Amino acid sequence: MYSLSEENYLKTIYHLSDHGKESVNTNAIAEEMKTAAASVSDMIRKLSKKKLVNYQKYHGVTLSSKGQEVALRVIRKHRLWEVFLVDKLNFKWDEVHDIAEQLEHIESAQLIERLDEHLGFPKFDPHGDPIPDANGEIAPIPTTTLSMLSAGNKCRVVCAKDSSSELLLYLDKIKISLGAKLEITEVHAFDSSFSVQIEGAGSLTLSNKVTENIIVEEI
Amino acid sequence: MYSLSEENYLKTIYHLSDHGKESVNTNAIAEEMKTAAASVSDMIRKLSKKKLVNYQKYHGVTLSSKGQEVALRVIRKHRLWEVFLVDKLNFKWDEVHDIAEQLEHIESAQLIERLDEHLGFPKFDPHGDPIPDANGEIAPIPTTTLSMLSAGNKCRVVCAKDSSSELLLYLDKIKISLGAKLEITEVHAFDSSFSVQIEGAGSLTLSNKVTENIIVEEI
DNA sequence: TATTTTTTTTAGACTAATCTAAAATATATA
DNA sequence: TATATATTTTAGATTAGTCTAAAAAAAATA
Repeated sequence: MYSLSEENYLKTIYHLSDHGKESVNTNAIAEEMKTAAASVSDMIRKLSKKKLVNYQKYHGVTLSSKGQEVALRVIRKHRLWEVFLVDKLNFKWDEVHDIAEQLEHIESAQLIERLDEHLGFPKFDPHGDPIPDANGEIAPIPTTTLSMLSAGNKCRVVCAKDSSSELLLYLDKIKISLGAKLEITEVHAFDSSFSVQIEGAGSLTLSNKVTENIIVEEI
Repeated sequence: MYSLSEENYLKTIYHLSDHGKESVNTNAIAEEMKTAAASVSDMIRKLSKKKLVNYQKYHGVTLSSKGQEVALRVIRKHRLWEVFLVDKLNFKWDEVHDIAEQLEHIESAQLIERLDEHLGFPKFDPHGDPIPDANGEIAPIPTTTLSMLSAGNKCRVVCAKDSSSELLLYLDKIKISLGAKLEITEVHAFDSSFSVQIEGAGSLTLSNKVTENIIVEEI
C-alpha cells in the first residue's frame, strides 16, 4: 500500500510531532532520518499529494488523520514485534529495535492480529511504550520524569524516554528495570544528581542526564 | 547485504535449476517472476558482476557457490517463517506463502537462529519441504509421486510437489494431510486416475493431475 | 545448408528515492 | 526596518529496478 520510505517518514513525523499534535520542521525530520533536507522536501510534497500530511511550503507539516492512521499502524507493528522478540525469542530489550524496524513493514493485517493474540494482547512494549490497538487507539504516555520528583518521593519506573540502546544498556547495567520501585533519598543541588534506593536492591546515584530520561509514576 | 530483488532472483534461479544443478534460461526466469525478459538480462548481468552467478551471454545462468549460499539462506528463512506461522500463529499451510515471501528478507542472523530454536529446530516446513540448516545443508527431496505407484501399494504423503494454494486447498478439502497413509486400491487405465483408501478416513478417487503432484514414500 | 522462428540482449526511457548546489523564503539581529 | 543568518525549496543529477521496441544470436525447420 505505502512504500517503506513513506511509512518511515510518517512514523518519524508522528514521533517528532508529539503524537501528531504539533507541526514538524523539514530539518528536524532530516536530522532524525539522517537524510538531506532536500530529500525531505521532496517526500513531503509526495505525502501531501496523497493527503497523508497537511503541508504549506516553508511552514512545516502535520499528519492528516489518514497519515496518523498509517503511522500508528506501523508503530503498532513495531511494538508488537518487539514484544515477540523479547518474550518469545529471549532477546534483551536493547537488542530488538533494529530488527523491529524491518519487521514493522511486513504487510498483512491477519498476521499482526494473530501475533497480537499469540502474545496475549500486550498493552506495552518492552521499553514501556504503549501499543496502539487495531483501531489506532493508544494509551496516553506518562510524562513525569524522575528528575521532576524530590527527595522522599517514591515512584515506579514506567519506561525510558528514548529507546536508544545506550540508555537501555546503562539501565540494565545498574539494574533498573521496568516496574522497579525507587525511593529518592537525596537530591544533590550542585549537579542535580539523585541518590535513590531501589526496592529489593541497593542504592545508587544517578546523574541529571539519566533522571531526565527515566519516565516514572509516583506512588 | 543484497537487495530484495537480488535475493528473489537468486531464489528463483535456485528453484528453476533443480537446486543449483542445471543451467536456467532467461525466459524461464522471466515467466516465473512475471517480469520482462529484458529485466532478467539486466539483473543477471548485475549478479554476474557480483560473482553470484556464472553467466555467458545467450547461454543461460547457473548459481555460483556464493549465489547458492545466498539462495539457501533466503529459503531457510522462508521455510522457518512458514513453520512459525503454522505452528505458532495457527495459519493453515495454504495461507502462509505470501507472508513468508516478505519475512524471508528480514536481515538478522541472530533472529533466524533464535527462531529456529524457538520452533524446536524443525527439519521440514508445513508443505513438507526440507529446511536448509545454518550451513546451507539441505536434505534431499523425495521425488516419488503417487502416480508412480501401482494398485496395492501403500505409502505416506510427504509433501506437495508445488506449493500453490490451489493444490494445497484441494488436498485440505479432500482431507489428505502430510503424513497421511494411503493404500492404492485401483488404478483406472482409461484416465490414469487412482482410487485410494486413506487410513482412518474414507476412500476417494484422484485424477492424474493430482497424483502427479503428491510426493510420497512407499511403506 | 539456407531460412524462419524463437530466445536473448541492447538501446533508450521511466519511476522512486536519493543527493549537492543554488535559489527562495523566513527568522533573528543590529 | 534593513541586513545577516538560517531554513526550506527547486534544479538538475544519480542509482536501482523496471519497461517496450529493436537488434542480435541461437535453435528449429524446410
